[in-house]
Amino acid sequence: MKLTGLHRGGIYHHFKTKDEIAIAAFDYTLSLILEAVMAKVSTQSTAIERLHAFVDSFQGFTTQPVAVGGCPILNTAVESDDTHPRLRLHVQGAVNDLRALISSIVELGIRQGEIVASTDHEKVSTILFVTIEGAIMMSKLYGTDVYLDRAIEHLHQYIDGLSTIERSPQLGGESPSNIIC
Amino acid sequence: MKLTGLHRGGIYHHFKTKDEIAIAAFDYTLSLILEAVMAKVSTQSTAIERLHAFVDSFQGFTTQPVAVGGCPILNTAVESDDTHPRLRLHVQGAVNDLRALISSIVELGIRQGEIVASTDHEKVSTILFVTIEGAIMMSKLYGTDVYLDRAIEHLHQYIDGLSTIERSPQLGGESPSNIIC
Amino acid sequence: MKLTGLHRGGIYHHFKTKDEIAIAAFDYTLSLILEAVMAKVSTQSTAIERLHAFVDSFQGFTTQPVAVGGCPILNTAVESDDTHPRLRLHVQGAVNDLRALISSIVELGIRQGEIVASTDHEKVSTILFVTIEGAIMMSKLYGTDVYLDRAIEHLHQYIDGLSTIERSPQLGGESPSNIIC
Amino acid sequence: MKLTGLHRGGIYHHFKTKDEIAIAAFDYTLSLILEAVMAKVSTQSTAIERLHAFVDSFQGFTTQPVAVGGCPILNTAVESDDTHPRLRLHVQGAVNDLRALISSIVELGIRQGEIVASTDHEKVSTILFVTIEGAIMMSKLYGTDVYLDRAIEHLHQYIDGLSTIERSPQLGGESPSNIIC
DNA sequence: CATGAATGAGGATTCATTCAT
DNA sequence: GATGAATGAATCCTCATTCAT
Repeated sequence: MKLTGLHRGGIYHHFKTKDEIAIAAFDYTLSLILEAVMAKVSTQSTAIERLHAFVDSFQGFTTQPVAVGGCPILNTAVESDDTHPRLRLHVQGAVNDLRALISSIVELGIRQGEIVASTDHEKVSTILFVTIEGAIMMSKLYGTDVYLDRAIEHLHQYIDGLSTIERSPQLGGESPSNIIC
Repeated sequence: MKLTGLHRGGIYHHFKTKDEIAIAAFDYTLSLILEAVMAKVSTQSTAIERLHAFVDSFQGFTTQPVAVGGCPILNTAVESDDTHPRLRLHVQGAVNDLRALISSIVELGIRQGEIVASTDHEKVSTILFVTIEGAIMMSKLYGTDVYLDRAIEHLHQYIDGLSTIERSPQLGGESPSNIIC
Repeated sequence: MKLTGLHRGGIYHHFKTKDEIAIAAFDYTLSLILEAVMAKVSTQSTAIERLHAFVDSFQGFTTQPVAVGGCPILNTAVESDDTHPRLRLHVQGAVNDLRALISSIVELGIRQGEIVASTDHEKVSTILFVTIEGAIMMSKLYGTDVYLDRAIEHLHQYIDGLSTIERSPQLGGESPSNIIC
Repeated sequence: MKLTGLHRGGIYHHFKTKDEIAIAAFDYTLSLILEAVMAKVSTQSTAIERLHAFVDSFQGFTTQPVAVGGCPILNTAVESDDTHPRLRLHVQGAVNDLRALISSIVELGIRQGEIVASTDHEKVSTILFVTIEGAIMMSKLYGTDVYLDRAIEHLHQYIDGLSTIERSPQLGGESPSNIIC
């Protein structure tokens, strides 16, 4: 009501039920995030760089969020119990989309010889996604980006580990050897 | 009401407000999980084995849960907005406890020469925790343990990477070299 | 709900809390009484006559009440404990208004030489007000106007006693001498 | 519960319903006040002095109450609606008792030639009672004894006006002539 | 007699939704 | 299409009372 300027009744001209509003709100908020992610990713050309960009697009998510209220996927996945099956389907669709994006980058990387051929794109997309989501949860819980930052840093190292080219550590102090943990 | 057999009023004999009930429910459910985690961890003696056990204690979490309804930390962290500060404090306390457990194992490992000395226990505990939580969210969303299993597998490799002793890769396809990311 | 024909929820569309309803009900009921009092008082021109009219406006208050439920000032003063400070303020305001009305009449009477100059308007307004209120309480308790009538009669004599002009007794048997206070 | 030290259930061993408790509480609180009034009145021997003592026994009622919570008669008369007929009867009985006390003093005074023979004891008892009650209400509303003090002062003059012995006015401004009714 | 847990009706309020204007 | 009043079920909580211990 605040955002639209409409009153109770007016909103019900555009949505049948509150669930429809929830779904539309989810879709809209998600689109903002996807847009931000795509924008960041598309600035890069190589697969590895794109994966780094993907992960980086969540930097500052807690303190300077693209969308207010945190990650809609996380929130809605947790809150939408079995009484909201349609909403749940939308969340699953959103996760599918995000993971498909990662997978396509990984597959591109493999095709281009950037990423080691045996890499399982399903696994990579799972690891990237769940680590970021868990970290968003934790950072929001404490009201600080430090946990998200740590997770992002970790994922950068993980991504570098996927590369066929050995990389020297960049973000100093992290790993003492070329053995990245 | 279903579980206790009590009626509305009877429950309010034991708890002042619904928030108190929520807090007690959180504490109780958490205790079940902590218990299961501690039981699993204490079967092992070395730090590395304990970290593996910690991670393994979440296996099957989605389909054969220790506590119904999923991870109370995840659920409550997401659902307890700023209108439930006490509940939020309990969640933060729970996360602190879990991470302290991991940190203490890492520090033990470092002292015993099992874990490379430069390892940052703060980071390790963050990575283990957020990866598991994110994976629980995802597995619950799809109603399958596969994502949690993948995350656990990834964490096993991550933990092995912390070890001073080189390990030969077991769960093939994961990492192309002996350099575990 | 009976009077408005509205249901529970409908009433809460117009008032935030039950306290707001109580305040509005108080203000409304009071306005009915003030109106009746003012109407009666304004039919008279001299101060003494106006004071008589003021007192008379409460005649029949118990059996043919201007407002159902008795005197809102009395009821609310007694019932509004310290948990309803706003309501209490409204009651105090109402008493202030009623007493200010009496005081202004007394002061007018003094200025016009109708009322003896040494009269303390504060005291007169207190006596008129508390005697009527106490009598309303008593009459309501017994379900009869006789006590209120007695009090009103007493106040008429009291008012006559304020006058600079000596009055011959009208309402026989009341006072032993011809000098009525 | 606080005062008895008993718990919910224990109290119900002594009283059948909450209404019984209310009645017992009313009777008890009233007895405290009656006791105080009787004690004060019985210090005096003449009827006029006893009436003065009666009125004086309410001095400081608001700020140093004999019984916490104000006058039980006033409170209960206002609060006990038609759904508490027994309680109402007790209140009526209490008023009867208090007025009978006043009436008996007035009748004694008439018999002894202290009080003018034509005095209506019914009226005197009504005026004394309602003025004090109204004043208690008002003083409690504002949290100050000044209104009760004013009313008591007024009643002293009223009582003096009942006397066969002429008294010189003391607290000036009250009555225009020296004959107070 | 006392306890305190339990009951279930009721009370205040909110919330999703409808509908006349 | 928009409004905002109205609905009535639901939610959180209290209260008078009961009862097994």
